[in-house]
Order: sequence, then C-alpha cells, then structure tokens
Amino acid sequence: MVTIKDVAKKAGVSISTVSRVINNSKPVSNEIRQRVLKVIKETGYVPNPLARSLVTKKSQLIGVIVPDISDFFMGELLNGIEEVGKIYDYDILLCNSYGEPDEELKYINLLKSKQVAGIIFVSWKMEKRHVEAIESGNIPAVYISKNAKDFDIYSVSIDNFKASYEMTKYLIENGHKKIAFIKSSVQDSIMDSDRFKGYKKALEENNIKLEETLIKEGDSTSESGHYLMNEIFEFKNIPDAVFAANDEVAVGVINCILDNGYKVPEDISVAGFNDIKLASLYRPSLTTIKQPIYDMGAVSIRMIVKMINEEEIGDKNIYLPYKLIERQSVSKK
Amino acid sequence: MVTIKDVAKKAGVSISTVSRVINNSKPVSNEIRQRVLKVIKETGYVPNPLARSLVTKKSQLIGVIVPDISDFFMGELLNGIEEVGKIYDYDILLCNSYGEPDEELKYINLLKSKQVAGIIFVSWKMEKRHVEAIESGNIPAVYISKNAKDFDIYSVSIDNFKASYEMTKYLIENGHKKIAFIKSSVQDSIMDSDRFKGYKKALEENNIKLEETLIKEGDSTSESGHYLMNEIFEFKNIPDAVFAANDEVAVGVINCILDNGYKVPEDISVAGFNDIKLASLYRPSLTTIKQPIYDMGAVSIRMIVKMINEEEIGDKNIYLPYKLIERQSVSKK
DNA sequence: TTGTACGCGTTATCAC
DNA sequence: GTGATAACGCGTACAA
Repeated sequence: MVTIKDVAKKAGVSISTVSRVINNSKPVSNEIRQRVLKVIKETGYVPNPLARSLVTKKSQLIGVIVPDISDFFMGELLNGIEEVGKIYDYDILLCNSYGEPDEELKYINLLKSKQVAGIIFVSWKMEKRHVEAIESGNIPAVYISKNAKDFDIYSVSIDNFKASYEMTKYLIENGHKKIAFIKSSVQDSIMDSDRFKGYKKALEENNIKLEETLIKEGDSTSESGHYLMNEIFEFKNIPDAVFAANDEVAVGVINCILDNGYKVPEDISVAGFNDIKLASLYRPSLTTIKQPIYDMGAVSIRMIVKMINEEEIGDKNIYLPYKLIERQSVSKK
Repeated sequence: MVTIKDVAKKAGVSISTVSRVINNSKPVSNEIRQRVLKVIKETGYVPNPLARSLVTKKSQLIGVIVPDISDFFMGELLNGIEEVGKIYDYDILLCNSYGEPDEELKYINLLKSKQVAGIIFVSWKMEKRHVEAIESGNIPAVYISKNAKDFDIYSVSIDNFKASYEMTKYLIENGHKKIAFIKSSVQDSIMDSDRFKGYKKALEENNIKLEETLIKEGDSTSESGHYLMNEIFEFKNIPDAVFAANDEVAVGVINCILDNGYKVPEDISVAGFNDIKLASLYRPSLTTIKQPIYDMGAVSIRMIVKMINEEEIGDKNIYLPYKLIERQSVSKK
C-alpha cells in the first residue's frame, strides 16, 4: 500500500506538502502541486481513512441503526440514506438491532467508539436511555421513530395524526361506517396514539361510536394482521372497512378476509399505511398513506451533514408531506 | 474519551500491560490483571478501533456491496450477514452499487482503503476487473453473483440449472405444454443461461419445442415482468404457463395477466424464483423455487471469518439446497 | 512478568 | 510557501 511518505519521497517534497495538496488546507505553489498530483496519479495513492480519522477524530462513516433490515420500509429508507450520503462522501455502517432496546444501546456505544460522524437511529420505540447515550456523545444524530417527538431531539417523520384522520375520514366519506382499526403494539407509543387519535377524531366528528371489538393490536407483520383479523371474524361483528397500522399488516388482513370467503373491497375495504413497494404490487392494490420513505432517509442524512458542517438547520422536528393514495382495496361511493 | 494511557496511569502500570490484558496476548500476573480490569470497568474504557486497525492493519468491518438495498432479496441476505457477523464481532459497511459496474469498482477500492477485514460482493453480473481488483488486495472475499462460477473465487449459490430444470419439469407434469420463459437480461450471464438451460433441457426431454415468441428478457423488476407479459399477449400466442426469472418479475407477470382479464392459475399458471417474502404474501401465492437467502448471507460471512482465521474451508463454490415450493399460482393436474 | 520505545499513516503546529 | 516534528491511540519487538 502506497502511503503519503512514498508520494513525498517520489515527488521530492515533504509529507506536509503532500498533505496540503490533497486537503487544500494551505497554499502550495502551482509547480509543486502539479508535481505531487502527478505522483499521486502514477502511484494510485489513496489517503488512509483510518489514520486520518485517528487524528481528526472524525470519520466519513454514518452509523445507521435499524430494527429490521429485511423490513420493506427499511430498504427504501436505507436507499435514501445511502444515495445522499454518497454525495457528501459518507459511508454507511449498518446495524440491525432487531428492535431490542439492549441491542440498540450496544450499537449506540459501538458507533461512538468507532467515531462515526453521525448516527441515524431508527427505532420502533425509543427510550430515554437511548437518547441519553447518543446525546452524551456529542455526536450529530437524527431519529426516526414513532415517539421521537417525546424528546428534544432532531427527528424526521410525517404528521401521523392528520394522516390517520384523513384516511378515516376518507373511508367514512365513501360509505363505510363500521371501521376496524389495527395498530401495532410494539408501537404502543405516542405515534400509534397519534394514528389512533386521528382515527378517533374522525369517528367522533361523524358521530360514529368506537367499538372495542373492532380495535386490535399486534406487531407489524402480515402474520399479525392475519391473526387479528381472524379474531375479529370470530366475534361475528364484521366491519365494512379495516384501517391497518401498516401495509404489511394490511396485506395480512386482506389475505385473512379472502381466506374467509369475503371479497376485497366488495365486502370489506382495507386501508394501509406507508405505501411500501408491496402496496402497489399486491392485488387488490392497497389504498394507503404514502410516506415519503426515501425522502425521510435522504432528509435525515442531509440534516446530519448540516450538523457536521455546522450549517443552519431549521426546525428540530421535520414533518414531511404525506399523501393518501387511492387504489383498489377500498370501495368508493 | 478515556484512552489506554489513562487506564495505565490509573492502574499504575504501563500501557503495554493494559494492552496485554485486553488482548490476552501475553501472560500478565493475576494481581495486575485484576487491577487493570477493575480500572477498565470503572472508567468505561473502550479500545479505539481506529487506532487498533491502523497498527494491526485489520478492522472488524466487513464490506458488503449490493446492487440494490431495497430489493427484497438483499434485505434477507443482509439479515443473514449481519446476524452471523455479529456473532464474530464484525460490523457491516454497506455499499449500494445500483448494479453499475463502475460504482462497484469504486466501492471495491474504497473498501480496500478502509482496510475492511473482508468483502462480500453481490452483483447482478461480475466482470473480470472486479475480481482482479478484489483479489489483488489479498483480502478475503466471497461472491454472490449469477456468474461467479466463471471465476476461480469463493462463492455461494444454488444449483440454478437443476432448480430450473425441476420447476419446468413440474410445470410439464402438471399438464402445461406452452411454457413461456422470462429471464432478466442484466443477468445475460452464465447463470441465467443455467436457468435457461434447465428450462430447455426439461422441454427437450418431453419433446416440447422451444418457441422463440415465448422467450423474453428484461430486467428484474415487476414493471419489467408486466411489460414483457404484455408483449407476449400482443403476439396472440398465449402460453398456459409462465416461468419467471424471479418473484418480483413473476408478480408483474401475474398482474399483467389479471389486467388482461385472464385468471391465475385457472387460465395461465405462473412460477417464480427465489421465494422472497412477497411470494407467500401475494395472492395467488407464488409457486416458486426457494433459495435459502438468509443462509446464503450467513454462509458467506462465515466463510470470510474462516478465511480471516485461516481455518479450513471445503469447496470454493458452495451450493446450498433449494426447494420447489408449491403454492397457488400454478394449477395442478 | 513487566516496561520502554518505536511505528502505523495522517493532520496540525510550529519554525523557517 | 515549505519542512520538521509532535500528536492521535494502540500493538509489539526488545530490554530489563
């Protein structure tokens, strides 16, 4: 491996000079600059990021902690993070926490010891100790989590309350009165409450009373959706629409409805949340709330970069626009 | 940040001694060991991985280059890599190449300069220059690619020829004679040939002649599947079954068939390849070849670790077992 | 068994 | 504008 020393020697200058040309840190006479550049090209010299980080105390690594890599949501999010990160020359150190708080904490400390330039923390549900661990490191961080707004931190999300309210209203306006709501309990947090609150408000405004037997909660998998929908069927209190906490759950719900001999959306309508790739692929295609997942990733890392460069950031909590996507899974009036 | 020096001073020993206890590299008297350990605990000292890598020339980082993070396949693969990596204390440096050869090459060099302990290179289609770039670095590497076996390298895959042969045979045995085949051209490589060859052999054995108008190729997205299936429809030479290069394509194919007013599998059967999560979620659920994606990731990183530790590895090319999964998208006799 | 001193490849602080 | 040289935090021959 060719080092700065080799380049210096071959160019007949000191390593300081070489350092200056590669970093543009101080003026160097044009003649020497060209000579050094030439040698660099010839030798194929690449600065050692490790040595560099060791002295500057900064790496070009952004640590990203996610609860589940194979979750459709994370893939798109990571895409956004990666793509924008590349623009600013940052690489991604990926950590899969399996949504376990202890793992999350372990990774936070690991990332700190690796002196990452920033952390993007994606979590189903954050705890105080996580925030404290990150913030104490004095390292730029952005949070993507259902309950991020409980803390005084930088976060990226959408307005879940409003989105949920709109979707519920949409269902009602299209003639649905008996609307089941399925939330994911791993997210028995503010944000789920937000979505639930939006649902509740829409019902209230339309004088529809909440039915306990139509409110279910499980985790955020399709299996869970299938299971919970079955419970609803067993109760014989059949809804004419189901609003699921996320698209995977929604698909599980639809499959269950189909398995029970009903049709979607003719007999029962189903709405999802997130608009992951699956939502448009699945048939019937899912009416859902489109979260700008890719953008959320992109914005997160952009914020980190700004923090690193000490640029001005507006609000600590960024709310991105969402959109109600009408597809086939909800029948229209 | 507390360093090895601080620990040494506080414990009243030299830094070498501290280094020895944390690395177990040389004998240290029990008394001193305990004292050092105690100080480490008290101070919460964590060795700086950067400084460590700088001197040992080895990091605890495994670089993973994938062509598309949001691809369902990659998510599951990364899961396997991450989980096993964690066991051996390796972290994942994630690179998204977008399947572009130049990007791939750039990342390979980046990873080398970061002195990663190993590289897992996932690619739609590898070129000689990629292999050369990696192998010249003398760094452990495992390849997951359609055409990995063209090179003398470590790779993990399944026997695509046999799998494809079996699926085609299965279709034929269930009464299908006009079987379309859709490959993904980004993979116009050996492996696709392998799958294509398997398809061809099965047809030959059953005296079915190959029909050019039923062979299509595009990329590996559902959009591509939809588009190609449309082309087949336009040709008015309707098949009674379609064998798609992968599940996403298969879903696109089915959606197209549905859009054209046909039923799956009653009118046309569709088989996929890979068995990603989507395959069982989608309705009709996909009959497909189950690749052990998670295991492929797990095995890959396990191989890397073995290479790092200079343990014995058996074959250079690992073939994992696959399985034909019967679901709803193919009608049975 | 323990400590000293050097080197890993860079950047940064001085002098010149 | 340029060049020594001290750091960064750690591992490890070499001495003791």
